[in-house]
Amino acid sequence: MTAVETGVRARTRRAILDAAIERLTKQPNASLADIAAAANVGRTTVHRYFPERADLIDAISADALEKVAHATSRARTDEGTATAALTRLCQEYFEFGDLFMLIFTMPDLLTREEWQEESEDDRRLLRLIERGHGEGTIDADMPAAWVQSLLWSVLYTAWEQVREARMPKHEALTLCLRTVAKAVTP
Amino acid sequence: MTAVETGVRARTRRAILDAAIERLTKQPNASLADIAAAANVGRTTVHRYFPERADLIDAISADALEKVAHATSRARTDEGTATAALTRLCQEYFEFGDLFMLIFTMPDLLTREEWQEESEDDRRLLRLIERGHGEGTIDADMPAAWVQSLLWSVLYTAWEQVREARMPKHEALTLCLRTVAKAVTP
DNA sequence: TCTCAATGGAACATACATGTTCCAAAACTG
DNA sequence: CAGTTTTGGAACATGTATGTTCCATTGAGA
Repeated sequence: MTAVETGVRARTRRAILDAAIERLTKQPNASLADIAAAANVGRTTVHRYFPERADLIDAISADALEKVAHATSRARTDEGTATAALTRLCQEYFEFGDLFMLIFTMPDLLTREEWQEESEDDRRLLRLIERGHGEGTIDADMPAAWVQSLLWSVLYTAWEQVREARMPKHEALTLCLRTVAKAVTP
Repeated sequence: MTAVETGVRARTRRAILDAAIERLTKQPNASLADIAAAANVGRTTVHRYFPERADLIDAISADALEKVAHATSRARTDEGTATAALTRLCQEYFEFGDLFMLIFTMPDLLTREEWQEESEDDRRLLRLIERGHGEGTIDADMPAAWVQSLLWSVLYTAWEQVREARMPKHEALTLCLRTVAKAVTP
């Protein structure tokens, strides 16, 4: 009875989680059997780690939130000019890729409480944008909430281009940064 | 035996279709029973018009494609400057609202053949953007496919703001137009 | 008003995802 | 190597969406 699983169990857990993310990204309605197969694991084992489907979704959700939090930290949103910080944030978030598409395409994930309510990361981003409003580096006619929403949309666009149009990642990132920068510049 | 249904049948068909759009927008996994209830119609009747679920989805898809086609026509994409035409297109597409969110959030719709392949509307938009590249009114560093994708993303953002953040439609449209314009301007 | 198309509801069959239990085989650990 | 943990698979129960059939009722139109 350990607080955090180690060794084999931790690895299996991780494998199921990754397979679920990968599989659900391509097929939002994938069954647990599909996911088990993708993880090279028996369906029974999946149930052993995640008693019901909701538990698995919970885990994915938590995993995603955690990654977002780390990325936000790394972006050092309070340093430098607002636009520079915004660029850093874009770059960090861009690294997510698959996980990202999943968050947006999975039914009943964005509508969950933990995604609906304003997170610390949201607040940091909003603060950053408002800082830009003050500095005069971000178009004051664009409400913070709009810029926030836009940022995620453009990121989504970038990843879509990578996935569907086979655009090289670096090109997608460049376009993403350029687009956001132009849109928010006063 | 008429080629096109008229009177009662046409109205019932339309009612089911509209209810399906409305219901599925809020709950992508809504059952046929839900939809029937929303349309004030028996579940049997739904099956009479759309033998199986896939047929209903087909109809929604066709309906959406038709609306997009009409809107694209109204925007007169070949007249005026490219940016002006792009603005008109934005305005026309913006009118869709619900249908719109549905297209993006419904599993197995965007992955369908008729949505994957390049439509006449897509070609018109791409032509418009390239025309802008030539005119020098649209940033040549932004590939047409990117601008196209971006347009839809920003529209989505706008509608999301209306739905989730209760932003007035006119404000959302204004921000949408402004954002697209700034992003594509050289 | 009369007729026939259109509808609603009940009953039924079916398919499929989910969740549970049990046991033998495999893999890890000391 | 022995003992424990972890796993895979089969079998089963359950719930729910789907699709079908049948029949009585409603309602529109001639």
